[in-house]
Amino acid sequence: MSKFGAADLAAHLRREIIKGNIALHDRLPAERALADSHGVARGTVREALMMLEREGMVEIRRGSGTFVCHQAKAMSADAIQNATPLELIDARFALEPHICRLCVLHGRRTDFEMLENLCVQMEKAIGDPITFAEIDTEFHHHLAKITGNGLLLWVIEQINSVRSQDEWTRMRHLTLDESIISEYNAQHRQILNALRTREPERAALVMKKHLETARLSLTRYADT
Amino acid sequence: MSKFGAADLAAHLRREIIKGNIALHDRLPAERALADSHGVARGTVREALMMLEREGMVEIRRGSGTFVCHQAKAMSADAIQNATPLELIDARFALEPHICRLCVLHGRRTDFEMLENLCVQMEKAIGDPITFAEIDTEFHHHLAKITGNGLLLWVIEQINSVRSQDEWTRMRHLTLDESIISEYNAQHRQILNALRTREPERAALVMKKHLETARLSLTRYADT
DNA sequence: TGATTTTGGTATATAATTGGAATAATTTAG
DNA sequence: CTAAATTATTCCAATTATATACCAAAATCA
Repeated sequence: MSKFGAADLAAHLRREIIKGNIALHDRLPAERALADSHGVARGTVREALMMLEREGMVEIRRGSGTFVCHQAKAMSADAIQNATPLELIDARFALEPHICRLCVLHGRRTDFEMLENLCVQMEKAIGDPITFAEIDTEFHHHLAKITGNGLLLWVIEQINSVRSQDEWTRMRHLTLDESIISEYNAQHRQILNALRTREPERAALVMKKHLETARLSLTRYADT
Repeated sequence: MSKFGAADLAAHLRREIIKGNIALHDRLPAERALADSHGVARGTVREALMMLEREGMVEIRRGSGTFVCHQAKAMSADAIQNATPLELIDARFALEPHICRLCVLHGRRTDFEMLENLCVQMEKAIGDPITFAEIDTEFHHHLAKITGNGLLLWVIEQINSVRSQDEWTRMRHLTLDESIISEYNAQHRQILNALRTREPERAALVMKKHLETARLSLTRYADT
């Protein structure tokens, strides 16, 4: 290992603890072991550990060892379930435009035919906001599927499972009059066309506009 | 198994229980059996079990055995644990540029000072790829924190917890020579500057370049 | 039922491990 | 060069681990 001072070793251990590699109640290696494994003298290790103790990260017990007393905050399932509609739409703003770019790279003809099919169904569902919203969700979900990226698909599915999602879609039903549905349908078409003509940046741009439209109709409703 | 203390054995059992390998209402092996299988004295096993009992993880019944009283919550599917390094970097491409935009909106002076501090540490860590990679992870994590969007932060943390992340960072250590670290450091500076001057699109663009650099050094390594 | 086995509960003396502290030599930074 | 930090060494005190033996509650089985 490279050169370490006490402060650097303390920083290293602090990160390991915060990251969760060394969890609550875990015992750190003995001072002599740490000294050896980090190629450093025991006195340096002691100084680093005493720094961490002053910060409340660890508890040093004579004759026993050094123990972690820091709860690495594990964002619980509740934390994500309580996401606000605004957090949701920001997450979509991050993910979906890039998903469109990846769709251009990985999309096959059958994928686009599937999207085409969904577009047709949505166009038939003017005047039926509930059905429209269902197919709309499926459309966006399918985009994630097309990327072939299991991680992205998982993230999208997690976001779709958030509780306030229900509230959001309920609000959307109220905002979904025929003119807005028509606008959405037009945008879906534009997205699909951009995918078919293999224009990643245009697809991403149209998706951004699409999300912006959704955000506007949401905030407009929230203000009334 | 290697050398165990009571706290270490407790940590081991605690993880097995939380992970679900030992389910609710299961009976643990007898103290003498645990002692034998872990190459440890029975007194040590008893102390470990009593720790877990104080935490409410198990219930010790004299004459019967030790039983799990902890409901392991079914966590994320292994869909994310099997993500490939390429999927990981695509997910980052989706998330991090937009996170930069949001940082411009929500970042406060103290946030930028924290990032500044991390930049300084990274610049000091040239020649020490392991430390550099640690701080780099913290830098990107802090960006997500600045957005104030708990959902996005949760997504980033999930991505950072992916198994192959380890493999990826291990590969990165091999690709991180001083010139590449210098390039990363310069890009981090550019990102921070764009945040401070409140230029969302420039910040997003620099982040894209940063990720592109990372992807190149990764694929270049994978090809050799 | 009643005897046997298995299980946790307790005690104890000994050995091993761990952090605490002091010191002097050495290296590093200013 | 000086001053601070790091190293290397040594001994001490607190704690833990081990090994063993025996006790008590529960489960098992003839």
